[in-house]
Amino acid sequence: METQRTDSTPAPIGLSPWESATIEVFIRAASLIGLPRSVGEIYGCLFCAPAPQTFDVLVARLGISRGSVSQGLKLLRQLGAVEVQYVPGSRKDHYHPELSMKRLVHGFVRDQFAPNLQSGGGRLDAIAALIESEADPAVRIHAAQRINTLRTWLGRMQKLMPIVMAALGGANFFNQRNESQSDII
Amino acid sequence: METQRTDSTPAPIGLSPWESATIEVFIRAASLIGLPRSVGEIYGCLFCAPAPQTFDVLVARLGISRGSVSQGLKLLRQLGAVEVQYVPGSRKDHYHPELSMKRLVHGFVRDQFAPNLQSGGGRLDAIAALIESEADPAVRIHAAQRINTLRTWLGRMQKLMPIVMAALGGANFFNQRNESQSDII
DNA sequence: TATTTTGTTCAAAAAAACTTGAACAAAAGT
DNA sequence: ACTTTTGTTCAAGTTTTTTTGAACAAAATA
Repeated sequence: METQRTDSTPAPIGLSPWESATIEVFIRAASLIGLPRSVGEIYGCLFCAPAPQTFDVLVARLGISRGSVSQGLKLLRQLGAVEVQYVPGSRKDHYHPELSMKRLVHGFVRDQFAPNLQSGGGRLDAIAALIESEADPAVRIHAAQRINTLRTWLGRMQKLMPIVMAALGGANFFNQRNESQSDII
Repeated sequence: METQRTDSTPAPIGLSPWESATIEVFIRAASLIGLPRSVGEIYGCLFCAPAPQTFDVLVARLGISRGSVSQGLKLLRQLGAVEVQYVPGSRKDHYHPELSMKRLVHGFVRDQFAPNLQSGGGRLDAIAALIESEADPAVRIHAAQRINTLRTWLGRMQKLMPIVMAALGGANFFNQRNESQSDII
């Protein structure tokens, strides 16, 4: 006999106008921060949905390939922008969107931004070393000034991150994923 | 008789190691914020130079096309990241880099970021209108909640900009280009 | 164990972004 | 007025990024 597996709601296949418009907003936002269109579509679709959605539903409703959905969800999971939710009676994964802006920003900065700042210090040190090998002392002095400017800029960026997070609810940056699990949206 | 036009310094044609390394840093930074490689190269080259450089020098030293340099400088001028400097005895334009981080960030946010936030409010209103046309009241309520969340997020982003600028020296956002001309780097 | 369901991977195709260079303008020199 | 210098524009070429879909794995079911 067939086990009953009425997988969630009847799943409306088409996107309603407000959903399309909202997804467009997320597509724009994604491209603004350098993420592919499909990632914006996927998050947007989950954001609009009243309940966790499955892989299949995303493929069907957005009309994009399985490959794109798989990769998009992978990235969104890494960023902490979506989470898998266990749903009794179904063995498909169900995805629901992170709705806390603070956590969304935190994940993005942690994965896509902070690493560059981290490595920046090392690179500046390397440049400083190269400057030592300069023949002309006048050039050496000028170059050293420039690198100091870059050091200042880097330091400010690093100080900025915590300020941004604080403005969004308060968090600890550059420290591993251990934020207090508040429910602030 | 020929007018004397010894155009600035002897202009070293190759890039020294520290210059190459520094330009690489700017290439990375550019791509991080969604700007083309050539823009990073151009700004980086100007940043390293001890004096304003001409169009030709940039083409020659970076080994990129005139088209790229022209377009890159155009964008950098719009962003306020480079300025043209008149140099007596030469009718070429001489470019020098903006060295104030505050002004660099301000220009970038003004041109590449703020416009999106500005238009965001209108788009959310449009979505809210679409939601009115929803048949199911339960869907309408849920959709309205989501749009409210987006409104909250948008409002926070708008409040964030002034905070970021303040952390970099203090400035007035969303108001036209009228910052006080301090020399803070 | 064989089969179905569910999801991932990755090479190739498609799309988007960037760069090039030749033709074009604008302004200065002769 | 003609020529040279200086810089811009834009269609075509190149490179990079994104998407696709078929082959592959993993786990549950029969």
